[in-house]
Amino acid sequence: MTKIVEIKQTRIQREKRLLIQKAALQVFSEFGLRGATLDKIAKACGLTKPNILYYYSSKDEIYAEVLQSLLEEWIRPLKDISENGDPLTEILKYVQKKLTMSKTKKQESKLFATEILHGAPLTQNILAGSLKETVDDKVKLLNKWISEEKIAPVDPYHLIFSIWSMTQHYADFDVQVYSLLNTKKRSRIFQDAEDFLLTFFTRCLKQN
Amino acid sequence: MTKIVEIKQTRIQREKRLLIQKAALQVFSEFGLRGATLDKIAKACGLTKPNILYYYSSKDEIYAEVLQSLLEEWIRPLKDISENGDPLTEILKYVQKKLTMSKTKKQESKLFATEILHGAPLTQNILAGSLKETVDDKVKLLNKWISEEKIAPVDPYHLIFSIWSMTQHYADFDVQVYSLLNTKKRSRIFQDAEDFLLTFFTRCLKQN
DNA sequence: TATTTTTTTGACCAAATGGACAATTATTTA
DNA sequence: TAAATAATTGTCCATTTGGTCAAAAAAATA
Repeated sequence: MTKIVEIKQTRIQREKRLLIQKAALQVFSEFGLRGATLDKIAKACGLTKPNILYYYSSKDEIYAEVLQSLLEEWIRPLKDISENGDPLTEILKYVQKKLTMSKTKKQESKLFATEILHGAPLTQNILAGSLKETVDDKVKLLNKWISEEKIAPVDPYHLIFSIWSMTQHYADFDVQVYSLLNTKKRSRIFQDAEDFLLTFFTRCLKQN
Repeated sequence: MTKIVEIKQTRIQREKRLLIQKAALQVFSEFGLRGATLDKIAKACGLTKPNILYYYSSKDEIYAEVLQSLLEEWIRPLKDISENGDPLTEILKYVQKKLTMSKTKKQESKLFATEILHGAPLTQNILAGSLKETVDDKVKLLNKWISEEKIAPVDPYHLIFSIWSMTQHYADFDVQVYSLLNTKKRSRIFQDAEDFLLTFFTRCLKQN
């Protein structure tokens, strides 16, 4: 018989765990799983190393939890693409959301990127599971829109990849992007990027 | 007075250094600079750790050399975009080249990505130096083509970013891409990607 | 072939790091 | 407020890891 146990966290537990997660996100996204050390995380949140290990049993556990909570958030906007809205508008809205996330969730984006880049050791099953489900679902929708001639024909999988790659590029490769732009363009980079992306996808997908 | 010294490498030095570089590329691209260990590199090339350190004075030196030799190769195709060819054709050729590199130089792409992602500690000056020069040069060319109405108007910087991100995605995020495609689509992924990208950029850039 | 130079390796070291633990301190709760 | 529970920390340990070094082995050269 399985007993459902109500795990009650104290106020301090809730606070400190959050504190650690925040610091861990910072450190992991900058240095990767192996480059990050407990000492760095400890310093970043002002706790001692043993104190961190009082809340989490290992470094890997912290990593897993940070990644986990990020993944759900990462997939969500894709689900919001609605069958009911205007097709092109729905897609452009998704592009905008992803670009905004690159701006406001840069650390999360980098952490996710590093994880995938290095073989997604902890994420494989999620990729092949709930993410794949959602993607397959939206691919169907895109194919429907194409067959109804509401958007121009295009491989829907690769369309999704292109949205991901182009938007996430502004977070993951920010160092490169910033290095290549002069000061003036640097200050309006996300505005320019949005203009570019919306124009781009509109030209590509609009039925004429 | 500066004396120019002819540094002559022995046959063994040339062979072993190459061997080490190859193994290092493998290991660094999979684990990143910090995740890679000399032991892993040693194992990957069948040498002992002290033997590796006979050829390179430190792990960082190996990393720097691998990265260095990769960077030049990485920038080259961009330079090949020619003022003389047909604008759209030149751009599409560049897209194709970059996509091919994602297929044949996956490790290099991942290593580069990891480096930039983590702040490009060793690459900053190259990004802001020779890469920026080349990019600025091509931006001028793209602007010229736009003003001559040979391609549709678009922000040239972001156009370049979009080519980089979309093509490199197939190398850097291959794990994710493969997870999301079924077996059939997986086997023709680069063909599909090429079709998609060429269609995409054509629709976006063609003057009507 | 004898000698010199290059290459290889086993043994070792110091620093960094993940983590254990007992003792102490702070906070809840009865 | 006393007892119990939760939180914190100093100290310690084992492993990993980058790197050293002297001696042995191999290769090149005279």
